[in-house]
Amino acid sequence: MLRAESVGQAPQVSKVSRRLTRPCQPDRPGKHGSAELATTENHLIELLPRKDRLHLLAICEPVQLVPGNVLCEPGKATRHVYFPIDGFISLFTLVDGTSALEVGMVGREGMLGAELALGVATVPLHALVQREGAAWRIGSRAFRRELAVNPALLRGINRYLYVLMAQMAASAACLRYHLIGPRLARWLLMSQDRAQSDRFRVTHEFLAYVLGVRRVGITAAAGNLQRNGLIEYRRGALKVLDRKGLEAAACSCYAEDRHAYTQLMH
Amino acid sequence: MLRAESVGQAPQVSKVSRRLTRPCQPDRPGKHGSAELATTENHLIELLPRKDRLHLLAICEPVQLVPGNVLCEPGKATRHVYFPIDGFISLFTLVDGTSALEVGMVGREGMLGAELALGVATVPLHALVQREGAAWRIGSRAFRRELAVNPALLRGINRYLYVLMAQMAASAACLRYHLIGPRLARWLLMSQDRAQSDRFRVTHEFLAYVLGVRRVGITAAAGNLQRNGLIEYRRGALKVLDRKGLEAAACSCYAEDRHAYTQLMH
DNA sequence: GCAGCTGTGTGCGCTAACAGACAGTCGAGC
DNA sequence: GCTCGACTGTCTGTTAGCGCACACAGCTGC
Repeated sequence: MLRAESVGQAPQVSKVSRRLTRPCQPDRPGKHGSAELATTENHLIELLPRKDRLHLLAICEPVQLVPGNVLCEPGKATRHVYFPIDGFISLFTLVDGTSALEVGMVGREGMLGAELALGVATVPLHALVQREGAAWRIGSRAFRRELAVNPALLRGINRYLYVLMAQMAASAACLRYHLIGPRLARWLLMSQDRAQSDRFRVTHEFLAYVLGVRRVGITAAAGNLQRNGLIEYRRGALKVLDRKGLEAAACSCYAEDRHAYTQLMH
Repeated sequence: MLRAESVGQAPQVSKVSRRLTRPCQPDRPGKHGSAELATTENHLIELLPRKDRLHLLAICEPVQLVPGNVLCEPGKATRHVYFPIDGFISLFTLVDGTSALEVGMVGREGMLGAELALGVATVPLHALVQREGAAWRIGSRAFRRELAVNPALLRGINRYLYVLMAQMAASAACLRYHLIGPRLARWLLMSQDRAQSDRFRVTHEFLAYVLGVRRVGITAAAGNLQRNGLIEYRRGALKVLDRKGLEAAACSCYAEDRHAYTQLMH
């Protein structure tokens, strides 16, 4: 079992064990400065009317998400919200102090800290940066002020909260009824969508942690996917070879997630 | 496997198979008319300032929840919201058309239809009345109008949405890591809280449906609880004998749920 | 009193996933 | 080039839960 000890606690950003930090960096680290941010944008921000978007961006600061950083922890107040652009963040529940499970993923389609729109400033989850990339960041106080004067933003975030909730409900059932193989395929597709790349660094051990299974279970499932020519991996470097095939191998939850998202957010 | 065919479709209220309808009626049916509603109240309503409470209650109509009725279905628009008083409602996800899983429970501590506060008028869940009892009902249009003029109500519902979300995340982990016995104990406690009674009618088969396991799994787990003197049951009539003992037998999720709820809603 | 249904208890064989352990292999760093 | 740590593959034995099947017991209605 992986113990996620906290080391190197930076101001409100802690790190988990290096074992878990390593995996999900991009295969070839991209260089994203604030100059590049305009070319690709977070969807929640993109969907705002121009005026509201500019109003929001005026209080955003560009930051780089660093894999392994923990952006929020249960019980600790939300200090910043994040709108990822090309990195992504995983949300984990801890249970009984030892076991963990990914219950959500936040990439450019969403945001971290949406609970502020519900008037609550904590989340009972760990938010772990998985993939390096650019993001917008806003202090939670400024964000609350913005919510009060930017109804389009609130509307978008409310819808996003709904989508997140739907996803969590569906994930619970997925967890119960679907085998490791299809779940793994689904996870890879979701990551690929958020990373916008067909390659990323991730070990079997980390995948096991995310899906709440043993490493050997991942080794077996990933081996199958590789034998079928859907993916290729070598010591933590994973590449998606056949996206269509992977979609066919994934459980129905992947298609349903996408459907729910496009239905509600567009 | 239980098939949940729809029979006896009343206006916007369908029924599921009688098998599932039967179980969760109170052991001795209570008689709750609107006259009695004032004595015990839904918590969300109770927490409102007097003025706001009266404003809301003015558009509420008292209804009786009928076990087996389906109050909402995925894809269908939310026509009414419900504030249970002594009945309760279960939320189910369906997966792959056949399997189901309870992902939430709505009793006097919450409401059905809170998604309207997020600006969405559907839920990807089945809402099945489990236990007979009184509730307040409001048409969704009137409810939206009320939300716009009753900020205390919106605040309360937003917090409730947050609690529901936290519960769903925790339930996913519970599902993955906890055995049937403790999960069953937890479910019984949650039901007891919402039903406010130590007895209810529920069959092994129904419990299996709710927890997403086989009936025999429930038979074994319930047998253990009974042998240990925690509960007593006979052909669908279940009674909690030793609440403290049941709490000890339940997984940690029960205590955490309560904790999250009291922290945020009081 | 009997028939028929519903609910509960048990059996058997099977599978996915678990726990623990270890060997082989690749690659970064010295 | 070599070492050491990280990553992957594989093995053994165990277990919770599954599917299926059947026996039996209590309740309901005729």
